[in-house]
Amino acid sequence: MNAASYLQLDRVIHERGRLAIMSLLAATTELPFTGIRDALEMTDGNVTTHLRTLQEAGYVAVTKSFQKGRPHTTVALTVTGRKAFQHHVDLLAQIVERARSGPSFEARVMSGGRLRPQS
Amino acid sequence: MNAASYLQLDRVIHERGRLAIMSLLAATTELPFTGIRDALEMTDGNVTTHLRTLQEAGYVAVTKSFQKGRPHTTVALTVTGRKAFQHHVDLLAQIVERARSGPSFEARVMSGGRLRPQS
DNA sequence: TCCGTCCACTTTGCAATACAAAGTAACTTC
DNA sequence: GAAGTTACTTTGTATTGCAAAGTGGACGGA
Repeated sequence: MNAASYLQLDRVIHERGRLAIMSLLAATTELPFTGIRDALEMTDGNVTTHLRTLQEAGYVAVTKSFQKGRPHTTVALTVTGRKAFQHHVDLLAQIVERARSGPSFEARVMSGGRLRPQS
Repeated sequence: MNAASYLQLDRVIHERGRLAIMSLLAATTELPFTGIRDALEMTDGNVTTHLRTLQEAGYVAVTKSFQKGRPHTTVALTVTGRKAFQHHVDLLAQIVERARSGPSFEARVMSGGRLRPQS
């Protein structure tokens, strides 16, 4: 429960756009490329690059096919992705809680001297 | 309660490092530069630049002085900053909630067609 | 009193990346 | 068969997160 637990925040997930995508995917099972783009009002290019980043991290599975001669891409969370997102959400929940509890123990701990662990 | 409400996420606050700083400040009243650096295990330069960004956004007030011949910098949230952070936290709370509720209405709404508002 | 070191920052340089405009490719409509 | 639409991907740019190096004042030893 260190204040520096923020370091655990996964940058791949934390970025605005990707947080939104992960959030959306977590609430469903699978979404088409266009569904993501339209729901989040993102540009096509933006969706593509974020999906690539998420895919490279192993957080989403991207399935490409042709339907009626058109490319059709669907995206789903992987098990890893769902776990990572869950963990991220837990960290955010901690931040939310601490922020809502207002000035607390940290005020007493922090105002004093150095706390740097064991550099 | 749109899925695209993620667009409201303030980039100045959302960035990992600054979210941590804001979070820390929200829990106290005022902190020294070194307190932030040590609590979050950040490099000096990192703290400086994030503080500048937050200051330029009007979210924190930075006070510089000399104490015992050493520079001494303290940081506190402004009223604007506290409000903005609160709003941000509320948005995060929404994401957390939705993520925890699992597959829900969005699954039904989204899997179908286009929803792009009125482009 | 000069030298080196420490502390508390700030400046600078680089590598990463978010974003949209432009490009591609297959189909459909006029 | 030309023009438009859909579903993406590639490319260029401008931003920015980050740490290494720099600054300046205080202090301790020789």
